[in-house]
Amino acid sequence: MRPTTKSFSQLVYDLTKQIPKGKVTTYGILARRLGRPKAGRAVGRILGANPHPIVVPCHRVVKSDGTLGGYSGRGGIRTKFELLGHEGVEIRNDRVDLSKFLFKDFKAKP
DNA sequence: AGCGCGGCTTTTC
DNA sequence: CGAAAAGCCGCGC
Repeated sequence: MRPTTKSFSQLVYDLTKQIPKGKVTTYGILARRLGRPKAGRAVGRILGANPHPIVVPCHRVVKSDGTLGGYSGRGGIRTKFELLGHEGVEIRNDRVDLSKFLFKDFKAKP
């Protein structure tokens, strides 16, 4: 889809692109950042459909509890692990330390 | 700790 | 164009 206005998905990708290497964020945070605290699932749906796999590092987005969640990219969830680990994010038992790698300093307005 | 329900956007028929 | 299904969640019970 390609609405003329900046749609939800557009903002989701925008925020995701802001995540620096070695940091991660959660679907819930993204949703709240966009004004939809309950749209976590929608965010997942959007990232899953990710039409910009190169521009948008959707692998840097994990669940609110620290688990990676899922990944529809090539290689599946495994790739997500590799990518994060390769970027410096320490993963303990399928989990990310949100207390140290959580990034939420998104720019207020683009 | 595990299960179920709710809330949201995008996509497809 | 309108309606229905789906999806990498979140949170409560």
